[in-house]
Amino acid sequence: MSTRTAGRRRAEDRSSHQARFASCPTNRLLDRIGDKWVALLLKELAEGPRRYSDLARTIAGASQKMLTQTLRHLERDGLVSRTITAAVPPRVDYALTPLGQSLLPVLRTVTQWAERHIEEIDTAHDAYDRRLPPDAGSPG
Amino acid sequence: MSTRTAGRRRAEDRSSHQARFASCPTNRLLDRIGDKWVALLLKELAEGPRRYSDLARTIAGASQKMLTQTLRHLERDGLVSRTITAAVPPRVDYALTPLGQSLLPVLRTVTQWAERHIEEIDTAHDAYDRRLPPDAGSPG
DNA sequence: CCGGATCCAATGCGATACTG
DNA sequence: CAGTATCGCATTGGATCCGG
Repeated sequence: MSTRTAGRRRAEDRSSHQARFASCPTNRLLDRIGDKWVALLLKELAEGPRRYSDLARTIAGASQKMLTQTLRHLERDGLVSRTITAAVPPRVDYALTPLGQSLLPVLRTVTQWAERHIEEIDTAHDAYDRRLPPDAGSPG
Repeated sequence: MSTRTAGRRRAEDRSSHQARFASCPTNRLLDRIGDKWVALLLKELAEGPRRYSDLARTIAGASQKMLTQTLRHLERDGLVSRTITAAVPPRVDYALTPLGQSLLPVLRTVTQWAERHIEEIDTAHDAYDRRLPPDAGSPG
């Protein structure tokens, strides 16, 4: 005779789990490096410090907004440093911090796995998609 | 005197980069494991096959929709297998494929880095946030 | 040259209802 | 038990304009 429906109770469960979820280091990290431009940005900065305009050219796919926003997040996480040279014209250099550099091997691990197994994934996609339309197959 | 503005040209640059971005194995993988529930799901399946309802209980934070959707994505990627036992009551078991298992070490790498450096990140957050309100400091 | 502010479209995700 | 379908809200990402 609970006044809470199963759905309601489930929602309460969820809200309590959300906090744990958000505070899980792994999820926090994945949330960051899952950001659309983070991997590319780190990869570029891995080769050395870059000016903002350099990054804008190299990561040409990103809008100014996303570039700046992503850099801010990374800076806030202590992964990149931002150095302002107050001059005319203004100049801002970004570089990996030691913490950011320590993340590079992790990214390389991800990249290696991805490159080594991407074909298997594509094959799996192919197989999965082929058997989905049930009106075409089912040959006797 | 091009008829295209700089912004327009930039947009064209971007669209051509989008394809390369989307087809980059690393980004594809990050896009997948960056999905909100993928890490938790793989972690749970790492310990052995699980029924749908088991997963729903363990990953209590996820809605049915997200659970199913995420499992479908993982299945399509060939990372998990889905086994239907046509009986009453219906029963569906999910398990990691060999491909999925090969991904576990990668996830462990991510997790280890995250857990080892999460404090540095928190410290960085703290420092970053503390110096943002510029109206308080600047002591002479 | 660097980036903040704002408006807008696309998508992600959750709640709910319904099916086999 | 194990989904599928639809709706609505919140977030994400992009275009553009404006300021230091």
